[in-house]
Amino acid sequence: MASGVLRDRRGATTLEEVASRAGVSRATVSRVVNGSPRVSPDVRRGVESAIAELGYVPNRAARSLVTGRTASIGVVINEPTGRLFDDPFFPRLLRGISGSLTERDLQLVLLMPESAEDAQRTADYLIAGHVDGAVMVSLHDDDVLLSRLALASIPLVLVGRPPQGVSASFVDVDNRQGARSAVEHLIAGGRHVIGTIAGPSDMPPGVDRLAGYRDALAAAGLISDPALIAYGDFTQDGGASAMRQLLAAHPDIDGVFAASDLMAAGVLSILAATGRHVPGDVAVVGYDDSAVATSTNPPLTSVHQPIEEMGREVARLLVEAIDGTNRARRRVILATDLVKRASSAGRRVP
Amino acid sequence: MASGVLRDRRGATTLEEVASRAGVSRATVSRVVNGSPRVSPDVRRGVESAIAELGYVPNRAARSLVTGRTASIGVVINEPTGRLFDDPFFPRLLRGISGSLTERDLQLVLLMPESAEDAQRTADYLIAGHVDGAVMVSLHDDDVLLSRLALASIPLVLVGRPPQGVSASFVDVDNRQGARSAVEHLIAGGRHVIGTIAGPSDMPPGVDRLAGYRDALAAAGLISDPALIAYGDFTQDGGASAMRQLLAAHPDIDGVFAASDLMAAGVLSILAATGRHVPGDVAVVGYDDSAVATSTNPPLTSVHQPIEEMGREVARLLVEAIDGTNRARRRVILATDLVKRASSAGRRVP
DNA sequence: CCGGAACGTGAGAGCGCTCTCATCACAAGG
DNA sequence: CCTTGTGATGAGAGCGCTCTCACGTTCCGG
Repeated sequence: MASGVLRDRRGATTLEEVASRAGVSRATVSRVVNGSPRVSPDVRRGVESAIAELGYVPNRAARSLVTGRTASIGVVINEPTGRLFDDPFFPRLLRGISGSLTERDLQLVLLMPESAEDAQRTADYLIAGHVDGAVMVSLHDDDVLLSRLALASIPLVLVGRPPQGVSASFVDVDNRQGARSAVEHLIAGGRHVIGTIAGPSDMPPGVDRLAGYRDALAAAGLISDPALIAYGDFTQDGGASAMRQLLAAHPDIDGVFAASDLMAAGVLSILAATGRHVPGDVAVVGYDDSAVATSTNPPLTSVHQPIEEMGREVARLLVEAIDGTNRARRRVILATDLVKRASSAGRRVP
Repeated sequence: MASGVLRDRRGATTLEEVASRAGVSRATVSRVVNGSPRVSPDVRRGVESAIAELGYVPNRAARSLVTGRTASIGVVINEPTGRLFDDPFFPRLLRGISGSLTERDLQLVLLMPESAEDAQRTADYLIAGHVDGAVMVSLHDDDVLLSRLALASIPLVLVGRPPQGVSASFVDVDNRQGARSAVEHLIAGGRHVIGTIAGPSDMPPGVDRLAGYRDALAAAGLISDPALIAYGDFTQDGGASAMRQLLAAHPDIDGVFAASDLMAAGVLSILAATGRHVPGDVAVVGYDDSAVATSTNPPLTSVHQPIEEMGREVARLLVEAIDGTNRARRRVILATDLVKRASSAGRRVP
């Protein structure tokens, strides 16, 4: 009877075997594997070659059982809408996190709860101690999962500023300054009637980017007319309908800052439909510097965020929290860059 | 002295405690937890309430140690270039996989090797049995990791048709038929001089989409002129320079099928720059139905792929392989849809 | 009324590892 | 020469779980 069901790490080498091969005890092999200094050089060499010959790889489960550590961290993406899937934010972030964790031989367990029920299970899983720490991509105010995790004592680092009263370490991009620089750029280009398509006000990036817009206007001594602010949901359609509102209230608008490239693409479509020239009549700046920014006509000036770096940073903070190197709450804000393209060139370009 | 380093699942409840609370043995609790039928209903109820009261969650490491199973599967994304990061393929795929695994209470361990060295470590990790199976997003011909895994006896399912001689279960999208339908659509729109911007010929999707282009031409009895085929690297710039080649050889071109939306965006930019109207003079069709497709001017007709479904399917096959339900090599091909937009409307639209 | 199947339950071994503690060899100090 | 210290090594317990096996009970057919 052939082995019906595949189970077990079929005959994987154990510490015991390495030990007997090297003529030492399990304990000594363990010390070598874990880099303890309390091993004489020649014994160490002997053990190392036994390990190499046998192709020994430690069993993580066994190790985890005794140490109480899992050598893995959870990354929670709790985003029911399609928002995150329309720009490369998410893969880049994961790449940054992954790179940083690999160096420390930690596993990345990805959790993407889809329903409220999923979210509960995810929280249970994390709190049960199946990972040594967690990264949460936090976007909404009403994140139940986030509040549960923040209460539990599991090491936790957020991507993005946490909403309201949640206190946790986080890494964020300087949304406010990024938005501000975008609007300052419009002002420097000679625009006077500058509107914005803001993101949802229950999402910190939405709030922060709007604040940056206001900062820039205030600093330039321009009035901030509420009719120059419309809200979108970060999608192209949302951007388009918000732009229609702005035009209805302010046909004389000559500059628009959209809180995402997708919304900026919607803005462009409406401007084209109403016969306005970009950047001649209206200058447009987006946010994210995504693939969309280069594929529109004209290409979008946009705010670039160091997403991979954010991932690396978040992993670093989490590792520190797990190791107990640093038990304080940490806040890291990364700077953005404005990438200038044709959509915001000076007035009336040929 | 306060606990300096956080370790251990601090005081997590164990089977033993549940057992004594319920007045039964560890074995019985284990049976209840694992849904064995060999437990009388009243004992089961008692145990279940003890579990609930104590908030018991099984320790995966301990379980894994004895069963030899890890209840986790590895997902390998081995893509050094930025290709995957410019469209939402990757997050959607992960979502599909994740959803399917969650139902079966399996963990998703994400592996994104960046260097050749990383790839070796990843292979070691997978082969060492730290996961019960693996999904590989396979794109290139020269994938060393893939060949190593295919040799090892670890359950493996690929996303995308494997290159050359590799034999493994896989789930793919019908690239060939998708491309064919795109080109047939151009033909039906009255186009006669139809070119294509193909993907790299060391990537199965590149090869398959080109084949689909040829199929459609052949079926329509159109000649297939090699000068109507140019190659890009799936990026916008690549698409643009390939389009320049096509125009140089065939100024009379009136239809283009690009193997990615990004390349199609490059095509549009060149057509605009050379004063050609889309779709009036040249109709364009892309591939991927990404966010880019709706943000170009005009919006791109594009081939839509059921990516999440692909993820779900790949997870299903892997679980079957792990459970031994099905030991045969499996091949699943999913159908695509052509999403029609303005870039390929009939000739000379007003 | 008895033998034995069928079922429910418990005892106990052991998965592979780490870690504490005991042991041993050797060196240095009195 | 004996004590004490120091550093290298081994013995053994035990992490929390599953699983085999044995045992006791019930229930059936003969």
